[in-house]
Amino acid sequence: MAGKRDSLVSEPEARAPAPAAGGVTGRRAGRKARETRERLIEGALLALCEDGVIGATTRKIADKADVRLGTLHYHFETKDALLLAVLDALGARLAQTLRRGVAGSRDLDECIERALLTDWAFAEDNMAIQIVQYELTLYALRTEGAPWMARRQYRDYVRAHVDIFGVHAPSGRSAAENVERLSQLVMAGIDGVILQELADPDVARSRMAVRGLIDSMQALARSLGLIVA
Amino acid sequence: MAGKRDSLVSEPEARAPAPAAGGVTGRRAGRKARETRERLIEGALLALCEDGVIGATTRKIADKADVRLGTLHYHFETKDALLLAVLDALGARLAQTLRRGVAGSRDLDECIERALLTDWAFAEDNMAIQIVQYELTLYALRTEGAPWMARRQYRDYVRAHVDIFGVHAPSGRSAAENVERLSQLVMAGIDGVILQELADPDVARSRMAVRGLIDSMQALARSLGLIVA
DNA sequence: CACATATCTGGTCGCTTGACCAAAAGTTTG
DNA sequence: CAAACTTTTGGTCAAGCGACCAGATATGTG
Repeated sequence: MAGKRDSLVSEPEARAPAPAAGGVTGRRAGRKARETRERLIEGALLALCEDGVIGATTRKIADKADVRLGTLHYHFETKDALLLAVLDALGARLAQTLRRGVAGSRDLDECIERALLTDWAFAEDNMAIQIVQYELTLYALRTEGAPWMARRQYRDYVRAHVDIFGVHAPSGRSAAENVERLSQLVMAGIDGVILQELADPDVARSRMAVRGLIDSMQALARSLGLIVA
Repeated sequence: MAGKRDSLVSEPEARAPAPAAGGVTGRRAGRKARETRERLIEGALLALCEDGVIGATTRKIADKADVRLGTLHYHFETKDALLLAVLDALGARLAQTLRRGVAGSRDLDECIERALLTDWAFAEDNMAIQIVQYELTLYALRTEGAPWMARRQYRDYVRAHVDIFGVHAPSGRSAAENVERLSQLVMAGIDGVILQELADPDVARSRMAVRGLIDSMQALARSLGLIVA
């Protein structure tokens, strides 16, 4: 099962704390190298926000990171690897924000509300990054050996929702499945609203949409038997 | 208000049937020219499906359209203009499919169901095109003078839903507004599900999601007072 | 049929791109 | 401090890109 998986990037935090290859060309990674690597990722994100996947050339990225072009290729064997590393970083950032936003919810109703509001607030505050996120996801789907990253990205994010919803849901197999369905629809809804806001910006409308989404999802949770009160 | 709007492409079917510039360089368009133009758009779509926005070079497109490279630039002053023309064609195709799919619905319940099923069926049958659609939308957002195309694309599609839902909804101002909100959420939901299917393909799961979406949207229509029965 | 115009061709141009490398500079270790 | 390494530098390269154009060809009109 764990057969040949020669992708462009390695998974972010492998279980082993050993100096498992972090993505660097193959040499051992030192302190400074790690810093430069992070700076390159940050620079890439900057360039991506400004010019999109198409316009973000290696030179622009190196420039934003204040690094010579050659250095970029020392840390990332290929441009693909760098861009996909950015996607990874974005995913981690997002999931973390979500977990913080829902901390302390009392019941599933509140949890659903907070999750959607958090998702949306993050998006509204980082619209430029949202575009990049979608661009990179599509980019991963197009890149040989990378589609699994898009998949993992999505699954991680669904799992984040499942985890936080699960706390307030009844136990049992069918309940767990319903939490999964709920999470999927929550994510689909929020993604759709973000897409709308990108294509036709109107914050007031989008906020209303999120409100409607919250109501719908709470109603769904009820009809799925996840909320009994 | 209708001030300077110097975009890359002209709107598809202007009101006047006059030989208003159709996008061709500036010369008058004849029968054969129109054919070649269409063939180029089709070729571009083909190339886009295969290689994405990034990989679809003018040469590949010309090749798919069985046309010399120079011809491409005779019909489209710039590559941007051609790609945006493809986006336009896709939008038209989609809206048309939707209208057909819901024809003959008896009430809003059925109409919502049919609309979502039609939306989804089209997407499921044309996943490659769906990616292209998203790629091009993001591309338009990035292209100077083109973001209005993404906006129009979205608005046209919302309007298509509003039109078909409106037939079965009560009249009155507030009902109309609620139909608009319903349409927005329907679109957001379907877009989100499609995005999920792209990132992590699982047709069975997506179909279930669409099912859940239908239920939720029907419930929403009810709570908005759009369905009285 | 001849003329004017619309359409197409094939070749070329200048430029950007991602990748590469030999050598310099910096850092760690014994 | 010196040897062994990691990291960075700056310059180079071939490939591929979008755009362009002068001239050949098809098309329709009087």
